[in-house]
Amino acid sequence: MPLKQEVNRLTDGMPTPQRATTVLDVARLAGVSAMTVSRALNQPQRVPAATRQRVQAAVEATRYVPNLLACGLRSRRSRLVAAIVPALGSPVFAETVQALTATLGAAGYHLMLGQSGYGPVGEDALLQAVIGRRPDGIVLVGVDHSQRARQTLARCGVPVVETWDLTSTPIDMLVGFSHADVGAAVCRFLAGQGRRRLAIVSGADGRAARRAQAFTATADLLGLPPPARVEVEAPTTLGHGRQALRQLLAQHAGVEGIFCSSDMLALGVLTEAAHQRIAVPGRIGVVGFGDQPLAADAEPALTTVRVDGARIGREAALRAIGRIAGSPAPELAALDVGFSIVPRCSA
Amino acid sequence: MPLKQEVNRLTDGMPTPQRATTVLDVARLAGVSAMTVSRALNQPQRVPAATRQRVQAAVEATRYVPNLLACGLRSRRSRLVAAIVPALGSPVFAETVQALTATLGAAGYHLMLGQSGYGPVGEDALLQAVIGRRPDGIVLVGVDHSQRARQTLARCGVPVVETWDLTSTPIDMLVGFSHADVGAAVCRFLAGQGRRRLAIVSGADGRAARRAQAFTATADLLGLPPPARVEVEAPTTLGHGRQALRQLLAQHAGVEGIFCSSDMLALGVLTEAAHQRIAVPGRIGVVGFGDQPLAADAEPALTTVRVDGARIGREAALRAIGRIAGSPAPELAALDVGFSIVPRCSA
DNA sequence: CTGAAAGCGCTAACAA
DNA sequence: TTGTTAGCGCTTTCAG
Repeated sequence: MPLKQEVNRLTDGMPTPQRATTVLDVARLAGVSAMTVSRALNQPQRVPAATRQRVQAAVEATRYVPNLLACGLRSRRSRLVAAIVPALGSPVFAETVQALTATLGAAGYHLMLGQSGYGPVGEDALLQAVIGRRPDGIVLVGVDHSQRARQTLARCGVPVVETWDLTSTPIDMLVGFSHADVGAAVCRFLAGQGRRRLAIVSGADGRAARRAQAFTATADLLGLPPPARVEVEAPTTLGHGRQALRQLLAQHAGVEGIFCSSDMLALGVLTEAAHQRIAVPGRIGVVGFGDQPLAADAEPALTTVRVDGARIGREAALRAIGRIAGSPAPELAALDVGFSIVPRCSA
Repeated sequence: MPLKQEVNRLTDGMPTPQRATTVLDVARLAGVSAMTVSRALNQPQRVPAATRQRVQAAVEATRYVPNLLACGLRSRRSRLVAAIVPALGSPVFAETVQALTATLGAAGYHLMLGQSGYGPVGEDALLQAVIGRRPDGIVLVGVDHSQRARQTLARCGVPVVETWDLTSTPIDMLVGFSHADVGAAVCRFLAGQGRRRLAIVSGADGRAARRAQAFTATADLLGLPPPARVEVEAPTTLGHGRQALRQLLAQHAGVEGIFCSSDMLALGVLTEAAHQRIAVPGRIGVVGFGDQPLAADAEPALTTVRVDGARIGREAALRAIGRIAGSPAPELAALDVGFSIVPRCSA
């Protein structure tokens, strides 16, 4: 019977071992207990260097990869933060996702990404799936969620950070900026250039709609005629921008200033304008949103709204981590990162 | 003592229950055992409708969300497939990620996304993290991995699908196309239009480099002068494209055809050409890569290389799922999805 | 068709 | 500093 202990020959370097290596295999090889292996890996400072090195060597030799499912189940900390984004491909959120990954990674957390699609339809199902994985924190883009989603989130006891928007009724924490202020500011910006006949081209997105609404309201306030409005599908493309300008010229020939809900849309407007030999910014001023890399290098260089997406990601991650670590810090729960209009050539 | 069982009042609807609801809570409420709840949720057909409905009602009432960490640990199936992509923001892979999500979702799997950054530097660490979560399958973009990564993957006993490229030595399964063939085809395409002085503008990416190499080799084969080559950083931007054309014109004024490693780069070349009043396709032909939405609507419309990214994602997902389900099907392990040159106006 | 027992791999809590 | 025991929440297995 005692010889049976010698059956384990997984460390020979053969492919596809029958059973994945566990702490016990490592412990055996290092001549310590499973608990010591666990400690050597998770709290290295609580283990003397000599022991730690023996464990490390055994980890290397066995190619041990801890089972984070088991870690998470037992410790009730999955070291996972989920982020739910409307569209993974959208360049608008790229910086935020990048910063989330980096900031969380530095703190030993992994990012779990989900795509909700615009609108709360897909979000509920996704949320269910996400919560099932027991993330330690959840970062959401946007503040428009179904009542059910809000309840689920509030009740599941996980820190939640809503981002890329502001609201007076956050679920928990908040890092964003006012889309209404953006709309108003861009309207004033265009009006300040003497442009009176304005228009909005925006994708099907609640935040873009909020910018558009404030834009329109501000135009009214300034005594300008009601801005024309063209809606396009999400995701917004260069083609949508071209088509939108065509439509605008057909129906509102005198348009003098256009606020687009994305830089790509704005690039489309610029492209169509060039094609039709319409002077930008001479006859029409164009403003984008997002300050993507393409904005600065467009022809003419695109005036646009800059939002510090990286900061949003960083601050959201820090808030999630902080709350996980136990700091309540309610006075820091909400943050307005603001925005700026980057004046270039197109308006 | 028996009264202690009545202490559980978590179902009152109060916020933030102290303890998350488990199968036992649901079982109690439905008047069945935990096992029956599990079966009602995972194998509904094996439970009579009446019981199933009682369980469903209890799930609703308690807002039960199964702990997938525990499910995965016990059943050894995490219902998770990991995908590792060089850049999450890159529109090139957007279709693939979309198709992966959809195909996996339809089969009851979730997609776990990771970003490796170009090059195998970040990939190894990421792989470790990913494997720790015990995915049921792993989808990789690219076939260039460190020796260590290849071993880890081969040994961990998880189905692996490499994508977006071909190789004679795949780790396991393969869905992609030949980048060398792309380079050769584009070279022949430009040469077929009588263009002899060619150039390549490409980002720092192994696959782009392979296309460039074959492009150059084919030019040699066709008796053309050696193509000029401009390298730019990843991710490729419109600005990089503009700058590349400037550089090209300064050093190789007679250039007649340019192959760009992305559509965005190509759009930059078109923009700079328009700015300098250089006729496209008259004096210079421009070919992109990726057939992004912007290609068709650029001015002039961009000739580019189309790859069916959605198909890659779908086929990769199906292969991963199939292997998980137990079908070895080695004859279907590799798939070449090919590519096509979409001739538009720019070349 | 249903339930009881056992245990997935790990770490919290306690003890030595 | 190290080890032992127990159990996280679920499902496999086997017995009714």
